[in-house]
Amino acid sequence: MAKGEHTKLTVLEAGLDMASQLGLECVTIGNLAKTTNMSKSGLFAHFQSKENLQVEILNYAAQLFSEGVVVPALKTQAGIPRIRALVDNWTRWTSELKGGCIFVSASADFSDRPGKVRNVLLNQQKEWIDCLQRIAQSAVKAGDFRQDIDEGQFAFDLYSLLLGFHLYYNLLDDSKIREREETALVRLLDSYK
Amino acid sequence: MAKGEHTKLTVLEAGLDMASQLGLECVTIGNLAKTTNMSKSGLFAHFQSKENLQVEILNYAAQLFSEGVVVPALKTQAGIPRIRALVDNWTRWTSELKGGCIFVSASADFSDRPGKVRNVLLNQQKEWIDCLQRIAQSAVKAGDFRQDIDEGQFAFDLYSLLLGFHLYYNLLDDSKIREREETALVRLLDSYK
DNA sequence: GACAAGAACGAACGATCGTACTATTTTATT
DNA sequence: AATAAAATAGTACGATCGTTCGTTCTTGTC
Repeated sequence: MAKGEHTKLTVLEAGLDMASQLGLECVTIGNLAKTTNMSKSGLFAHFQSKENLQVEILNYAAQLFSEGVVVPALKTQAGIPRIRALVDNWTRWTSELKGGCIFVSASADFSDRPGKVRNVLLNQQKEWIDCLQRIAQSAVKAGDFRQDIDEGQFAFDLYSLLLGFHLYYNLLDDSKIREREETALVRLLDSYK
Repeated sequence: MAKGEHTKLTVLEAGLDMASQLGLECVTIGNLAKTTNMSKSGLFAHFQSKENLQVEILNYAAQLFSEGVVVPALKTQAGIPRIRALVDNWTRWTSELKGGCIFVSASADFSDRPGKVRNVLLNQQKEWIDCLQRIAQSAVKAGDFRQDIDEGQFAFDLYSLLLGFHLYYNLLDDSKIREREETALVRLLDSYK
């Protein structure tokens, strides 16, 4: 009971690492078994297919993401402070994983690959964007944003900024990227005040 | 002489399609041979390794990108019209390829995978960002942007916007995405005037 | 300590991967 | 038409892919 769950978590942790670095499609059962010192078949038994493994990696990542990025942000004061906390948390999240945010790379990989994995990913991304929208609305309520903003537009603007950071940080490793992110964020926030 | 080059182009065209849809790492010599009605070995002879094939696909894509996005933009009037042309061309480019822009997905996939492919991709992305910076400078010269702008920041801002469009368009297929892009672009351009 | 359930293993499967070699066909040049 | 060169095909290789199956080891319960 407890044993199985424990090793499964170990596998998912290694799988998330591997997926962040190489992409979700390149997570191989053989490689994953090697890095976790398990047999292929022993590992495979925990999932019933590679597709399930991919889905479970995504769900595991979503759980970590929620705990590490979203929930702590929701605990800070509504409005701009909350938005800043979210951005900080997201930046830390994507910096800690080697290879960047799994959702970003998976979104690029699975946008045209129908199946369970794509469906899960799509729902996760929709939920994330919903989260951004709700946070914008709470900023309106808090008086930090003006009344007539388009929260869908805000979510797009902010997510775009994060995606830009992601590429600059992971591929180009631009030394000025943190200032760039800050500059863009200030301008973005100002335009919604 | 001419024959070989012709079939090579056919292969690269199919390879670009496949890479856009499935990711550069999932372009398989076997699959590519199947879709082009060639033998694996006959196809393989044109490239000398899979790595070279990936590099040549990237270079082929860069050529198309230059011809279809950059060059026509440079032919239009410097300043905001040129920037708008670039954005329009980029949007068309990324919409025409099934699965989105190969450079975006490859950037996510190869950011942590050292080798020839990553090096080529990195240089291409640097060149693209350089291009954005030069276009910003020409907008300064043309009087559309104020004198003291940070063109590196502008490149980051604009590329972020395009990346946001890319994700919304390909994964989420948001119906409002074109308006969102336009809204964000107007605000971006205004902030540099 | 017996026993059932759960967890992990070993071996093997057909398929496909990238790559190497050798033949055969097609093309261009004389 | 002959011939050299280029282009393509055929076959085979070791490795690895995802998956199945039967066996062994480990665990908790009575």
